Amino acid sequence: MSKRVSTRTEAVPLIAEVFREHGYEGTSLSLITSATGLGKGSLYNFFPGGKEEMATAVLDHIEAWFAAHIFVPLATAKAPLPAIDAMFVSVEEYFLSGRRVCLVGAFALADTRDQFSSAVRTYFLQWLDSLAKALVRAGHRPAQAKTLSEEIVSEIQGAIILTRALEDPAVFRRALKRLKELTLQPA
Amino acid sequence: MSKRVSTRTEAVPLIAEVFREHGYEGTSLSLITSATGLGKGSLYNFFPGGKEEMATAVLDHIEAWFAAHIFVPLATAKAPLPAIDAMFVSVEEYFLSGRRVCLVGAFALADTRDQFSSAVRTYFLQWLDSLAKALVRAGHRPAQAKTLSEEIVSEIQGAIILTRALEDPAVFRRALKRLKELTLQPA
DNA sequence: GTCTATAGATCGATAGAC
DNA sequence: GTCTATCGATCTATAGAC
Repeated sequence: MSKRVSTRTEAVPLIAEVFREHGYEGTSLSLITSATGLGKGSLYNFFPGGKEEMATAVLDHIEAWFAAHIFVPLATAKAPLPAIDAMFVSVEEYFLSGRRVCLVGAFALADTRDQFSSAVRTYFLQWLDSLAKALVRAGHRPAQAKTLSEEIVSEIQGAIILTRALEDPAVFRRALKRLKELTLQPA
Repeated sequence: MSKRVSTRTEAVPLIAEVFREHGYEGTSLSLITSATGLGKGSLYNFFPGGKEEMATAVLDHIEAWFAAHIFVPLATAKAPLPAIDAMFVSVEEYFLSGRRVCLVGAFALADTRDQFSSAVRTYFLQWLDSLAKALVRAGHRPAQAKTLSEEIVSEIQGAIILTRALEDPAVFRRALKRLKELTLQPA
């Protein structure tokens, strides 16, 4: 288990995986120690705020990753369709075809939503907004782009749930294929 | 908080709400005591297996409700379209327009999935299967009905996440409206 | 059958040695 | 800066009074 990291930066992705697997309440410092090789001394040195600060750092890290790889390209790329395609590729890889939980979505379901509501809200608003912008540039009407982006983000989240429930990544891949086709049909 | 119930049957729906709000790991017996008015003596009298048996009882109760109100009507009603419409009405009411968590979906995301994988899997398989059957009777081709049922169940789950993340039940209602329209267009 | 008291374990967090 | 030891709180579960 111990990957024996020695910096805060290296620790964050490993801690993220623990939160993804066990949820916020189910994650204990001993699990984090097992995953990182860091004792409590080091953990509280890196994260003086304890478990809550670890979760905040993880959410920040996730949002930064999505911003760099998905949100910004969607919102700014000159060619919208390749950016949308790249989003689907990134999503499939990032979520391991639906086997890997979206931590932000999981936090939205749990009561931790109240604690981290701002980060959860921002993540999804950025995704919806950047995707809608790309869809508009791809020829969709603004109202339709808004609806379509909601449909896409929703179904990605739901497909993760269904994929894990049935333990069948094909569910996730079929969902992405359907959604991708929807983006190609401006009305 | 205390609703002062006095039987196992009355307690199960109240316990279900605690699990929905706090998740499996986040639910403590003291929270359940607060919600039901039952002390630990009564709780262990009704559920000798403790917290795990409470969760199992809740999952059984949920599955029975969905079977009676949604799965069986979908699979057996002579007129499929009214049954599908009734499903959307039931879903909107049951999940309080997306404000109320689907406990089975939440369990599919958490590591409790392993513990309750059979119940989680059965719930979603029944939903997918009964809905696909209704769609076939409504004129969809079998393969299309399977895909469409996956899309509908997935997006209902995802819409709950997005609704809670944005704290906007309109997201859920828009999703249901979109999905309902999809069922009316046999190709 | 339901209560209180409590066991035994684990939680998050802190203190102090080094 | 990282360790071990430990605190106080809380957890699930049990025991025994009534």
